[in-house]
Amino acid sequence: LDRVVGHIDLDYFYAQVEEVQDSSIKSRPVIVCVFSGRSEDSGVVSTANYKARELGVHSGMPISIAKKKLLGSDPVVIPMDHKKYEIVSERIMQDVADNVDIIESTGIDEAFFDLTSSTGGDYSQGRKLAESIKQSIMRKENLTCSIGLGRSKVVAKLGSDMAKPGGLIVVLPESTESFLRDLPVAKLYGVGPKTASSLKELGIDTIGELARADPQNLESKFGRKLSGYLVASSKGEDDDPVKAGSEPTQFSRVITLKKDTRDAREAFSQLADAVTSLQDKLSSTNKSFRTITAVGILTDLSAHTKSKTFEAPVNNAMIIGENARTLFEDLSRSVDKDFRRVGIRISGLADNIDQKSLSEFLQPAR
DNA sequence: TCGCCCTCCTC
DNA sequence: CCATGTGAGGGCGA
Repeated sequence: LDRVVGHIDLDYFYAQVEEVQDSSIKSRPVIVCVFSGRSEDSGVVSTANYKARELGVHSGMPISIAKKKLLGSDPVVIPMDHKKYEIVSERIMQDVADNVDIIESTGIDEAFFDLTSSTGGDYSQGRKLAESIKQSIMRKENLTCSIGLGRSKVVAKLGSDMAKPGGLIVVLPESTESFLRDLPVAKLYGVGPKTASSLKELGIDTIGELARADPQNLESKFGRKLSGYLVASSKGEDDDPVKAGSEPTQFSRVITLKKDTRDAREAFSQLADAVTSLQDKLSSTNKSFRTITAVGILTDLSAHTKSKTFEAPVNNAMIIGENARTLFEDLSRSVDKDFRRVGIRISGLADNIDQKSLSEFLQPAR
């Protein structure tokens, strides 16, 4: 039985949410921006609507450059409001979840889903379900999305990518090979610029060429995990299942400093809100952590870290602050350039064994 | 296993 | 001074 795996992607999500909440801006270029605060327009474009994209603006572009490109075209510049998009996203994902067998959220604007058992492996039924999901989101939220359907996650993801914006692409299992064959390897999920350029050195440009490559050769170059993934996914055969409800493994906060500095105390003092925010996150999710890491991004944008692991999970609010301070002092001594950005990461997350759950464990509710 | 680094993902 | 913020995962030396 072939799996029926879907991938849904909400189109230019943040900017589209803004368009829905103020339809008067729809005809204009819209960019949703992350302002870093170090100068008037420092920061990057997070999302651009298609009007802005036509004028050469894309995600990750510095705001000042985007503004130059949009000069004279009456642009709408909106600071990012993550909470707002989260609320819309949660409503939509709940709606999708109600219409599929399993859903695996992979970001605020995208998710994998599985329709194998509800369709019995019938792709024409899968197509109908995907269409009704799209219609439901349009009806309830006035938002467009793109969906890909295929026999594996890799195929579904490629499908939703090619369907953008607003489309649906169904790749039948028997069409998988011809669908993948001529696509560039860089289109594969997990293949970024570095891996693509390594593959190019081996003379591998397309997914079809990757499928014909010598697995031994790939393993020596990319390691066991990545090569295994590359071989399987090049044939559209990755067997990674759609997994519901996965737990987070780390939380982090990164800020851009007002001014570059190598002074640990100065860096740490600007991190006060980040520390508080991490503590809030820990308590609201009822988690503990074992490892805390200080992260520094230097003026040359290189990243450096120092970390400390505790023997047992901790969640004491003060522990984050005290250890972060020490780690930053350590980090600042080990680097040879100023910090541009600094951050704190906590990982090795575990659920709190609090009094309530402990008593439930000792004396299960009847 | 830890500490650190690298690569990648999305907007 | 153009270059954000969050999270996942793997490799590798010690």
